[in-house]
Amino acid sequence: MALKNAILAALLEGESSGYDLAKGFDSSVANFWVATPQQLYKELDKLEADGLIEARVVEQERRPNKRVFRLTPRGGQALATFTEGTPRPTAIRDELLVMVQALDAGNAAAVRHAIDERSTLARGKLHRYERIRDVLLDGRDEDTYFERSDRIGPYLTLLRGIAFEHENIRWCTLALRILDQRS
Amino acid sequence: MALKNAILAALLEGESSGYDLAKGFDSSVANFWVATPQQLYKELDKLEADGLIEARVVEQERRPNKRVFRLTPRGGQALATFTEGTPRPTAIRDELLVMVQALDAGNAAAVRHAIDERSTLARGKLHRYERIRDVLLDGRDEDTYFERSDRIGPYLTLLRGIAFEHENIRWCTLALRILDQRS
DNA sequence: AGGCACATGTAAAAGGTTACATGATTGG
DNA sequence: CCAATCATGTAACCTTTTACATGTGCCT
Repeated sequence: MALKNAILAALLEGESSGYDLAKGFDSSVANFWVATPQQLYKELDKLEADGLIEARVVEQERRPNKRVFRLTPRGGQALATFTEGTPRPTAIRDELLVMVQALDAGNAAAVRHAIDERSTLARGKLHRYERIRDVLLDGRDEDTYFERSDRIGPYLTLLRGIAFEHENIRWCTLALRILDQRS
Repeated sequence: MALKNAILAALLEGESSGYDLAKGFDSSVANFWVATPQQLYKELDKLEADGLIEARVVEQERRPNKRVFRLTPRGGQALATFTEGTPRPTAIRDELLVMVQALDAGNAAAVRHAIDERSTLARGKLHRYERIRDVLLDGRDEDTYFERSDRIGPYLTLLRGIAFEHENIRWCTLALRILDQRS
């Protein structure tokens, strides 16, 4: 019910194919929504059938053809209506934290390893987000950006993602230190 | 598949009923897992059938009877085995951030209001988490706690929750300021 | 009198994950 | 030559959400 809105919001950035979205949901939008290619292809078909997006087939040489989607006026309207609703509280589901909760009754070395890997992952994401930020800012500083740009939404969500990964890294570092002290 | 582990981990704190867990999943464990009462009752039945937890009926006067669950040795074993696996990357799904992403094409006043409500919610959660922290610390400082306690898992996950809500509040404050500057 | 807390469930519908399926091109 | 990238999908299964269902006691 809300993957729909995530896709419509992603298409505000411009038209893209299912494949592009699958990659996009892996980078900047992944901040606040995750989706597999299978989900996306299915939902795109549905949105097209409902007239909220429309497809254009791009024929390519040496590459499979692709269907490129863009918002229709009705799609834009649907998205605007969505912004007037009440968002449901966030559903967080993090298996790593379940493992940490069970740490004292489980395998501390294995959990330590999982935290270490999460830390690496977070560093990678942070790095990618910060590159996207540089592209958005395009040399301007943040205040200037906020005054001049007419697309502040994506920048604000990106900031949330950056802060999240920062906190992830801080927490992983602390947890690793504590675990090492105790072993 | 992993609500199971969240329940087992929650039962490490001691026995509790479905109703207790439903409340618990609303406070401290809600950090990293959300579940409705319906999910919990169903999963508890299944865990009992699988012999990972066992129930004890507590007869009450003036109150409906309740079934109180505790981990069995096999349940503890299952949890320990779980801590040795690889956690899947976190699935975040936040409708508020989808709204913010669509901000520039939607109703800015409505989104502003939604951010404001999220901010209030985050303050409430932070406050509750910090009370739980006080209970866990029981007057000791953090370093002492980490040295002395043999249950550091719940404290570490709680710290993650506190940091998360802190960041939420910071971000909401920033977003509100930017929105107000522009209107 | 009305609403909340206690206490537990069933059933249908929606949403998400995993496995399977295909096939060309590019880079190391 | 092998792996990754481009590009799209189907089908089965599992998980989650939502609506419905019931009944007592306590507090204001």
